[in-house]
Amino acid sequence: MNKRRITSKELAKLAGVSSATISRAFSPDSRIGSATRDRILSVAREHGYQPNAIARSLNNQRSRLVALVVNAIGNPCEAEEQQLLVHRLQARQLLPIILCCADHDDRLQLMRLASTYQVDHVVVFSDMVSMQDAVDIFHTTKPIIVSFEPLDNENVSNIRIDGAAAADEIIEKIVNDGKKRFAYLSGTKSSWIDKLRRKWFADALARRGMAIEAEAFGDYTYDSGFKEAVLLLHRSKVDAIICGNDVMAIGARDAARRMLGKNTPDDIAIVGQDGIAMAAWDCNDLTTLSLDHVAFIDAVVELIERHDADLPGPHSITLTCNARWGSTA
Amino acid sequence: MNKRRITSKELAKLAGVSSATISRAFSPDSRIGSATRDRILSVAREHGYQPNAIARSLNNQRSRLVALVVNAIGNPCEAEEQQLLVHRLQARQLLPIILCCADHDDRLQLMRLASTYQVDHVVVFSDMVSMQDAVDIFHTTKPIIVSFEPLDNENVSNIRIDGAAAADEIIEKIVNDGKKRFAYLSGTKSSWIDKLRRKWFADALARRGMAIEAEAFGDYTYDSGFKEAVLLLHRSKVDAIICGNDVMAIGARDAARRMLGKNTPDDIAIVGQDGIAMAAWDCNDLTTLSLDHVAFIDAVVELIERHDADLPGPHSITLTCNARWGSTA
DNA sequence: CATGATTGTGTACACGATTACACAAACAGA
DNA sequence: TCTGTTTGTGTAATCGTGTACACAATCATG
Repeated sequence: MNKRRITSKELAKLAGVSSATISRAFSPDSRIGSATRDRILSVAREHGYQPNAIARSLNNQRSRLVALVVNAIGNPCEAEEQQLLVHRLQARQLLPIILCCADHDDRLQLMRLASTYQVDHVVVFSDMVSMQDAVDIFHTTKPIIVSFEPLDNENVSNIRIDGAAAADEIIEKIVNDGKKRFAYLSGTKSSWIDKLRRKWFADALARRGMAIEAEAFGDYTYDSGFKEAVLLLHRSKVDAIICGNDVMAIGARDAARRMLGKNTPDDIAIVGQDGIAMAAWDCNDLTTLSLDHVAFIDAVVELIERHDADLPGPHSITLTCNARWGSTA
Repeated sequence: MNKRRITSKELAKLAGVSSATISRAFSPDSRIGSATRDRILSVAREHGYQPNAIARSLNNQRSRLVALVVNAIGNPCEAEEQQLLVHRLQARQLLPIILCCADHDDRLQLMRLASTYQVDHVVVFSDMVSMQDAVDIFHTTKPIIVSFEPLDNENVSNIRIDGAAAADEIIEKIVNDGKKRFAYLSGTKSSWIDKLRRKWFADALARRGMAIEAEAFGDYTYDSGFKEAVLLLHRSKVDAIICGNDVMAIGARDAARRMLGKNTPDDIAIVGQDGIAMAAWDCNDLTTLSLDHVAFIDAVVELIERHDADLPGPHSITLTCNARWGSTA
């Protein structure tokens, strides 16, 4: 039952050819008689033979593995994009290796581990890993690194996100509704992308002679959104909270309603960011700064394909966000 | 910049030893002088050398890769467990390859692709893939297959889930609350695990001389829960809906409230399954048949470790579910 | 000091594929 | 028929490790 996998040499003997010919039968553009190929493929099917990808990778210098560096799998804000990307990679016969970043030491060690597998590409979705670390770890091999944080390095490609206009629209509406005092609830203290997002809203407020009056830091989870919103609303009289992502926004909405009896959008305006599916659920109906997930993953895949085929081209793609209106602001 | 990765032979020259000694310096239990090892490790660090895992796998017949077969990444019911498992694998220097099952053709081809990478273990969380298919594809290599669906095969290990007692508790309470007519909203039409879950509740009802009166089939998503609940409530007068998972239960709750003006738990009782974190959020507060995620993943990891170390032992672990009470039933 | 065990290192091969090169057979064109 | 090209296949080297085996040096023991 636990039979060993058959090798190309063994199959060669069975088919009465050399192992080189076996290899040729499996590579589409190689010189081989069509009768021979058919015979080999049929014998291969019969014995369940498939070329060993590990051996091929060693020879090819090409593993067809992609490292996917993410914060968490469970967090819905990333999950939809992860899901989409995994599908697209698989359709291209690329296998994703998931690297989940928990705490700081892990992260680097994990990336080093993955780098020993000679991954062809690296996609960094996590904002908890510095691009410089990633480049240092992967620079000896050829992977491209796709991420938000720009870095001037020939191996790094970027997806740039522009949410300034959408943030302006959202602020416009909230201000028109009579809200005056804004708080910003960040997802992390130190991440590059979080600072960028905050700036969009801060600029939109500045344009109207206003500013972010209160600030708090969570960790992108519902619980942190809930807890920080409670503290925030107790220590300052804000009537609008912009949150670092949708999940925290839902937590903040629940906290306002449950702990302070404040309802959206009359007593308080709450805005999320990401535009996850859950934000549109009837029970949430969140106003959020949304990024088109399909367009985003299209861009990532395009950068990867460009690199895979050694095509030159710009190393940066810019996407713009949209406001998605719900009943919370 | 795009420097090639250094090989053991090159490092050997730099350190003035043979490449075999390099290899020994990196395997903890091999005969090597400690002075030599220290010198090699220091030179290695200096030049950024790390053994090539692909070459090692080829030689070892051991890839340290684990195929993780899942339905979807975005679906929260699996995501928490996926997250936990990935962490635990990484702590053991095992790298997970994610296989996402979209439609059926993909699935088999995807598993075949992964099998060419000589994965050491296979974990099947997806209920959309038949265990027999998995065994057929991976039987030539040595992976163990961990999953719910039992299959009498020496290569398959199982996690058995027992929710009968908890389902009984939940039904007990709902019946005591005066509810009389139960519907079951399945997650899929054909999955093994879904049938099992349905049976727990059907048996609990039968013990009280009752039965499932209406039935519908969704696909584990919020939208399907919402839509099917609307149809269900229009075509039959049920006052309790047991759902295949928590996400559908939230959808069903929203549908009842929004489309029919029925509130939980007075007008209708709604029960989920899985016990995901989101179910406990203040805005959801779902009553659900919950499985301890940590215990579940502990069990999966134990089966994998047992197999990794070639230890004998039972190929099956049974876990029992608990009722988690919320305000929806 | 003689002998046997232990330690440390190098040599050579295996892992399973791909591919440059060589070469025979078939075929084309004069 | 002779020459030159094309086609199909085998031989052998390669990718970067790990390890069985051999062997010299060191150590323990009487």
